Amino acid sequence: MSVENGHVPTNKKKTQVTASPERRRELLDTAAEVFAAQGYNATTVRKIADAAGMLAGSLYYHFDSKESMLDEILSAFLNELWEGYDTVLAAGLGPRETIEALVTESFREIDRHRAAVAIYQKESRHLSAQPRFHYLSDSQVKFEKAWLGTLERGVAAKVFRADLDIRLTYRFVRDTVWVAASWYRPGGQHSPEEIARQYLSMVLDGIALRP
Amino acid sequence: MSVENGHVPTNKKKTQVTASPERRRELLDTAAEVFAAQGYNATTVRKIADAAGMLAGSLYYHFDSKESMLDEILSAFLNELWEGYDTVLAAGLGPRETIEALVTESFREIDRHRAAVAIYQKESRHLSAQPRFHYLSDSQVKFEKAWLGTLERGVAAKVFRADLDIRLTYRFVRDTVWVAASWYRPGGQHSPEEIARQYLSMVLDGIALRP
Amino acid sequence: MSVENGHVPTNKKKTQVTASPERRRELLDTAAEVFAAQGYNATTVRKIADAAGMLAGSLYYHFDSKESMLDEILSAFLNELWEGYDTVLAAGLGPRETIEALVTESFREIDRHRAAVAIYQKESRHLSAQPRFHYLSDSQVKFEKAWLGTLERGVAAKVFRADLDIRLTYRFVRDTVWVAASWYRPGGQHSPEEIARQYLSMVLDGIALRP
Amino acid sequence: MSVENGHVPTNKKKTQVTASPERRRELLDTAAEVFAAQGYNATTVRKIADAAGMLAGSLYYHFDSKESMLDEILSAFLNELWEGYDTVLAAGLGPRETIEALVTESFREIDRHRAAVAIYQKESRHLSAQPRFHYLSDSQVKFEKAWLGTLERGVAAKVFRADLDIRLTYRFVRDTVWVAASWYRPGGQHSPEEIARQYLSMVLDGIALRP
DNA sequence: GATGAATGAGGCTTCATTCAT
DNA sequence: GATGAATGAAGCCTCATTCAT
Repeated sequence: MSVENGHVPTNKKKTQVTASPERRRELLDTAAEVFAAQGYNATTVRKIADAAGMLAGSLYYHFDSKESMLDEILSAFLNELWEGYDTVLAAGLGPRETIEALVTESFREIDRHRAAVAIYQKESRHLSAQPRFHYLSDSQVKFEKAWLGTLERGVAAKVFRADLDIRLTYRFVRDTVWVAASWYRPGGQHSPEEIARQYLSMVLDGIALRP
Repeated sequence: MSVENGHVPTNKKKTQVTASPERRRELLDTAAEVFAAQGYNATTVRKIADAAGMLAGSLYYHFDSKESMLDEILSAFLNELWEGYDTVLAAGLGPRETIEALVTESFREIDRHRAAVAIYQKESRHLSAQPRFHYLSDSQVKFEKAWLGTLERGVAAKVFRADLDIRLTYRFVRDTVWVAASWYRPGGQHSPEEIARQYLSMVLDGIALRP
Repeated sequence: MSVENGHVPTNKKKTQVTASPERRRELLDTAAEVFAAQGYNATTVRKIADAAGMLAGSLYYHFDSKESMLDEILSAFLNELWEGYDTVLAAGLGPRETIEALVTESFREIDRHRAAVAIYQKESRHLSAQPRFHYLSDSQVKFEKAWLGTLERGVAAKVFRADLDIRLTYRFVRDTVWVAASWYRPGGQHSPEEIARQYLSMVLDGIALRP
Repeated sequence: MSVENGHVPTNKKKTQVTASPERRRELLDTAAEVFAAQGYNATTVRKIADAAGMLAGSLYYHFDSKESMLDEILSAFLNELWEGYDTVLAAGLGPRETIEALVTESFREIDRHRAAVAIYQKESRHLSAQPRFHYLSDSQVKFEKAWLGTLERGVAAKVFRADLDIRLTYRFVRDTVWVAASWYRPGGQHSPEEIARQYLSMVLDGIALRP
């Protein structure tokens, strides 16, 4: 299954992408953690370097700029996310099963890329204004198409309620899932699958007890 | 009903709190809009001044600092919010009616203080680390107590489902409501009350069609 | 006795010098006090206004600028000082009596213009670089001429010791007197004349007990 | 002889105290020169940087702030001063010899730290109000104790005159010495020891010729 | 691969000053 | 005479980035 819009961050200048990719990954993970905790703008390159046990200037051996670290973090996350989503969407499931699979896949992503997701939540809106981050908007559009489409199929198939504003429902489901990144801690009580199950139960059947 | 923990931002130095509170309000509204759109850290004082039609330095006739603007914006919002919440909580309603009233009140708050709510969502976590913004944590705690308590009452009264993790449910309901601030535009299609109604319908009864 | 180089600060612009001179004096005294306490540069116009019970802008009804306040304060002091000094120097006293009279006159000045003297001590050096304050250098030169001349006369007349570097002696006597402004508080234990007497006794006869 | 209250300026944040202390010293010397010439407040960070041949921001690689430069300059001076003073005071000399040794030591200090002494003279009073510079007051107190004590010992031992106000005498001697920093230029006509000798001669025996 | 030192742009803030009311 | 509000220049400081070693 090929990822249609797999985004590869542009590496305009000289930087040794050659040098050990594991080190890059480590550094990016560190950076993501700090970005998520303090916000991208509030994070200084020095803080990242501190967390990585090196000096600020040394990061520039590995990366072009602070922005390109952010870029790589977000791209990597979105690429993985779409790999999962595309698989689900191509599987030809019914609307309810599709929603269930997407939600489960989402919580798995949150589990794997918590920091990236948190960053995405906080920064994506004002980043998408910059050309370099247009792919965020693209992803957003594709995302909306997938979810809205599935919901509409579901309404048509009388699987989902017809009396609700469909865009409101979309936002409801979407937000409901992704905000979880703001409090989720990997290795906690519940597995991503278990959380997904409970979320789905709430979203689909509500929290009120049926008579 | 008096607000127990009404927070008044400290005004350490000189600035005229006396003179024309309308101007202050205007400026704070402008600032809030910019903070919400671009993020607090990414917002330069110059941008606020531009939006207000004055020079950056002129803001300091009205406010101590950029931070104190943020402080006032958040305090004002939280004070109003708690005025509403406290009224609801003191009304002696049943758990389901309490949840309904709180959600409705929340959407009204979002309608009135959209920018402040958006800022709160984005910045509250890392702000609460600073002593000046400890009241954010305090509010958070009080908030959790109110919602969790109501949910527990509801479970005990067999109004809400007992088979769900209660904290998960709390987060679900809480986030579901507040993220709305990120896309809500006052004066749009639906009134806050209408949005509240639909949200409640989804949260309480789910989006799946009942057989 | 006319003061040869009586300095009148230039009042370049519009300011109402007309309006009650007592108010001006009051304000200048207030300003001098603050300048002396905090240093000219560290003194903001606002601090002066606070001390005077008005708003910063209001001072500009009375004065051209912060600098012109300083100018008036220093000129007024120097004019009075030279009125006294010139009288002494014109009296045709012997060298020792001249020194005694100058020292006494100096302590009287310190008593009357403590703040101005303190300002003069601290700021005079770097102020004299500016054209506007050249009269400070002029005064300095005239001052040195008067004292050095008297000392030389005294050495020639075998009233003062001949074995000392005369410039060192000049600085010794001069500083000895004027630094007093840094700790002198009017209305204290000793009258200016009493302090002058003791200083003179030390300067002339030393602090060691004679055999 | 260990210095009891050796003051080490607090270095709250990050700045490399580790790396090349020579560079720091160079820069501090430059800064001290500018502070002394123009006054601390009138000295902009840019002026210091200009004098050091770098850009203003670059100073912050070496120092936390303009204030911390001042702090280090004054601490370094006071520490050295007290090293010398403590040695003298511990030597068990008679009162006259102690005064002579202290004065000589002081002129040596002025010779070595002219700029620091000049800064100290001008700024110490209003600096000591700030907590960070409390050690200036502490030093002042210790200083007064040393000098006043010695003078009192001398009066008791009939080495110094008994007919003078002792505090006045203290201020006389103290100021007499330290103001010298305002005109002293290292490498001039007289060595510090020679100046000390002449000053002592004046202070002890007066400038009047004995019959 | 990393360090130490510096650059330069830009951010927040202060403050003398102006001016309409 | 004084106030309230604003201006504009300048000051201190931070930070992403560069580069010689």
